Amino acid sequence: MSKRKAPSADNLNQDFCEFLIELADYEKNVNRNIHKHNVYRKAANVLASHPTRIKNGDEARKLNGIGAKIAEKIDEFLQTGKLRKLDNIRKDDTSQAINEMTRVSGIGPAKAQDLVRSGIKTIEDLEKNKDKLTHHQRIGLKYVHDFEQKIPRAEIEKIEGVVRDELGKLDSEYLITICGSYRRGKLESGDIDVLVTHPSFTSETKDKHLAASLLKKVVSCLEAKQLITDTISLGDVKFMGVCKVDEIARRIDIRLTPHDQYHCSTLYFTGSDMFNKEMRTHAIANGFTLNEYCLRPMGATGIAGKPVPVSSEEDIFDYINFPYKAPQDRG
DNA sequence: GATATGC
DNA sequence: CGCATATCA
Repeated sequence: MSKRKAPSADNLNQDFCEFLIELADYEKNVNRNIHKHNVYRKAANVLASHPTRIKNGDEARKLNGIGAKIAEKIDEFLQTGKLRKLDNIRKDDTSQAINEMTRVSGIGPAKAQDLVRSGIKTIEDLEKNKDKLTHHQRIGLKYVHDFEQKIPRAEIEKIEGVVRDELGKLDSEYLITICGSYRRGKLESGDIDVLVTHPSFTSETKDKHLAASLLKKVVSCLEAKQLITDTISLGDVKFMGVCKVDEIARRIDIRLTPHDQYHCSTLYFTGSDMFNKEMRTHAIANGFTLNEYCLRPMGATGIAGKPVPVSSEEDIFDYINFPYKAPQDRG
């Protein structure tokens, strides 16, 4: 029964991995050097899955993806318990400022660098320079502190109740599932991921205004009920925004998916990521290809066939001959 | 049309 | 990780 290896629980080289990941993030966010970022990530990965404790740099060098420079760092870390390069990065003003800016939703490495270069280095600086921010970034700034709080399960249950009641009154044919870690039974979540479908909207639907109007109706309804307080973005099939039932503002996403793709979508957006990977691998092994839209048989030619009809998540498991797992067991 | 961001 | 959306060129 206990067959899977827990990736980090038995990682004998955890401490190396931690500093390599910190260096990787630094290269990506501060130096905007995606290549160095990838090099450090690769090194961290190979160490994480190495079955024995690395004793010195030379031993590490033998591993795929670790060269002279990283080997040196491993030696320094083994001998002194730290890395001078990392200490310097940690106390470097620019890199601290860039990390501070990226706390705001909508500010990524590129924008953060821009801001810091023009002398904007703190959240308070941002308040005085709202004119330099996009709509998304202004919302992110308004709620930086709120968005850093985890959402208790009971609060999502309350939100789910409101969504079901109000959308039910609006049109009883809407189907609603709150996915993510909430659906997996977690006691707290980072945000709220709502999936919605309606029988009148399928992957065959030609009229693209139909989807858009179905989603917009949902959003205006929840705005009218004062559940949704802000909109970050609203397209034909995806809404990103803010909702509030208690004191704290919460990030909420609502996506509208075609009726015939609903179960593949709930499966995908429920995760976990690891579980999704496992499931896809299993699908391939059984001659299928699985994504967030559909499950298709793989022809001998290596080209995917027509999506198979799916009327529940269980169907997907059945097709690929994978024992069913309830959402709580998909960790 | 390209780029940034989030998921 | 590829896709949806916003923003700017």
